[in-house]
Amino acid sequence: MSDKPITIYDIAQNVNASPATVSRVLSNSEYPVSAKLSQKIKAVAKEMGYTPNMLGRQLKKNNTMSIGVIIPSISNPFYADVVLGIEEIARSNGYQVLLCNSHQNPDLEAEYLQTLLEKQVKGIILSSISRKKGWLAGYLAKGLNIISIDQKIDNRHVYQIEFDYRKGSALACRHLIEQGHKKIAFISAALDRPTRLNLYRGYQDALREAGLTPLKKEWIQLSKACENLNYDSAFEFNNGKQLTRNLLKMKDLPTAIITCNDLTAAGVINELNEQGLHVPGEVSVVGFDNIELSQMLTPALTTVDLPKYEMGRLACSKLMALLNGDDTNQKEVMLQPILIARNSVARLE
Amino acid sequence: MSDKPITIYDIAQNVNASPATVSRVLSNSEYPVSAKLSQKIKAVAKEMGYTPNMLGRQLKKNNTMSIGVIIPSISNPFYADVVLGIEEIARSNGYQVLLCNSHQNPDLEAEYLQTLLEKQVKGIILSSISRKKGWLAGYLAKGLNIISIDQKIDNRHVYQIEFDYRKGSALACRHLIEQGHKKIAFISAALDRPTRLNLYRGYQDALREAGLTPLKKEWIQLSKACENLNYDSAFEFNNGKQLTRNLLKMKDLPTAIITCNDLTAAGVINELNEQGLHVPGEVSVVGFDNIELSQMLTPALTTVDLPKYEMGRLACSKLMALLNGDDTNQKEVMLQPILIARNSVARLE
DNA sequence: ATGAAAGCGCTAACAG
DNA sequence: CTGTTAGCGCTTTCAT
Repeated sequence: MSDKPITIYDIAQNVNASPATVSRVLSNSEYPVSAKLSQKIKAVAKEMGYTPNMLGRQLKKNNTMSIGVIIPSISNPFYADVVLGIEEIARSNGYQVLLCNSHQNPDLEAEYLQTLLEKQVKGIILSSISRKKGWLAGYLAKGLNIISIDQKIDNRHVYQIEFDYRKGSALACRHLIEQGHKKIAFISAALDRPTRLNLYRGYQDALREAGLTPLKKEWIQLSKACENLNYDSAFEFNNGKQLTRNLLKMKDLPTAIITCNDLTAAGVINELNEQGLHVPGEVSVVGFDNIELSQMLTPALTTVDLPKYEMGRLACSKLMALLNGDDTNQKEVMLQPILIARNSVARLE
Repeated sequence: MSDKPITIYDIAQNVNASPATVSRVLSNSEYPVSAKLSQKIKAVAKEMGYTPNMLGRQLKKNNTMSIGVIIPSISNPFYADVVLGIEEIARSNGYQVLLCNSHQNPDLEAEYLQTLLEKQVKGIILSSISRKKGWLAGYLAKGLNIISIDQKIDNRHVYQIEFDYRKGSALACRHLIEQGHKKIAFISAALDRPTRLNLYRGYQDALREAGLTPLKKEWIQLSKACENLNYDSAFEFNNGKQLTRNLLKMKDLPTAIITCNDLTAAGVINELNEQGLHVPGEVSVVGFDNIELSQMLTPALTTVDLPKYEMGRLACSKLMALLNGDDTNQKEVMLQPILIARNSVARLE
């Protein structure tokens, strides 16, 4: 703030060397520089409190060593996990991560993408909530390196890391069936995304397998599509509560409930308790995602684990591979869920 | 990737104008440019798929319009809230936020600070976990704009936004006393930070006020100082469980427990339940922080709310003020906690 | 209203 | 081993 920032020219002058030499020393170049000079330059740089200006370097080298990540919400522990995985890999490759929250807003998402590109990131990892088709086409044509996670993007040039939601919810539903349940409700946010639709499909798959279909229509409770822009955990939670309230108006109640995520399951359990219904004694509940919350609930939540951290690691590894030019041609990887049986499901006789 | 990126020179050539004019149009400069030319330049820019290179602009203008934020962990919902507040203010002022997780690691913290400065951020918002005194002195001397949040930094030149932890835990403890409790335990992570120490002091304050001090030593359960570097919510949760287990070995049990945060309280309640103790029937529990989890627990957690979002907003507003030169001389602001009474505390007769 | 040219801080040929 | 120099993409005097 006070005075002009120090540059390599200042240092060069101070040690009677050329800026080139100073640059070579301070940027850890391979280029040979005599030991004494090197020492001296380093010493003086430290003494003068030199801080390199990366803008200069990056502009010159045309390489920012950074990648962008756009996710709907960092408040969602699900994404927090994914981001941790991304950062680990990025860091170990010397890359920096620029993180953006789209807040479930497609316009913000697009704006952030643009901003990141202007900042010259080398690639993007994106969990897109945009429903607009083909909005990425222009960028892709220009050679943008992009990895899509969780939410599928319908463009066959995009690398995708997905979870097998369909298999996951089938797993959950089958577990319930094995425990003797036949009346299984489905509580979820609106099926306005492929991931959620697949959740529904998996549920139906398991039901069909067991000859339990069709089920009462009222046992499928979905919230309205309008996604809250001030999205937070409480939103999902309250959703679970509200839909449970609706469900409990039926005369014929289910013995078990499948939910679209753990946060919703938490709401379901909470409402059930408030209405005097014991979990799992009277109603069993299974969650989805296996976020840390699920172990903290009472009863501990039976849920489906998604390898979130692994997704982050994979996405970033893939991106690193792309940037290094070792492009394998596998465009899609599908991560498998596993069932985590805890205490929110009762065995029915 | 494919071809060379497009610059204003390419556009200039294409429309038969000078780069200067193109720059003026595309950077929304005040400078007058004829309407037709302006139109044409914009059209061609879009057509050619031009993406401005901010490195060039920022280097020239010596202004990145970005600030850095360093927090211990984005997985902690507490900080997620703070960050949301920061981002809101930053965005509305046209600033970008560069977010870094120090993972409770002082070395990483220092490294990120350096990286951010090399990226030419205009200021830093920091929740420091470093115990080293004076490590910021050098930066401050060079005029670094820095706001410290939550954790206090012992340098009177640093702007600080804090919570009144001491008053907060006194609030919690007094609430318990008002409900008739006299045997009140304290379960917390190690008191190795001023914030946690203040928590303890507030607890003692309230006890003393009520003539309840000194209390049995065994009712104060603290975990070891070694902070897990793979810090996550489960760590706090398990801490709560472990310390509760220790506490329950006593013959004379407390009727209420105060905790250092909601995550720990969740662990306490969970362990209590597992040991067959009803909350709040047999033991009352109060949390701290009021993260969203606290409403989701059964029973809903009585806790102390900290205005986290507000802290983020304030910190960023302060930084913006500094950057604009409207430096008020108020260096410290202390945010006040409030008690949120829910269902985890019973009235004792 | 438009353009020529210098230069932000740094690196990388190229020359010595 | 060291230095000179051009220029990354952009903005901004200063001319015209």
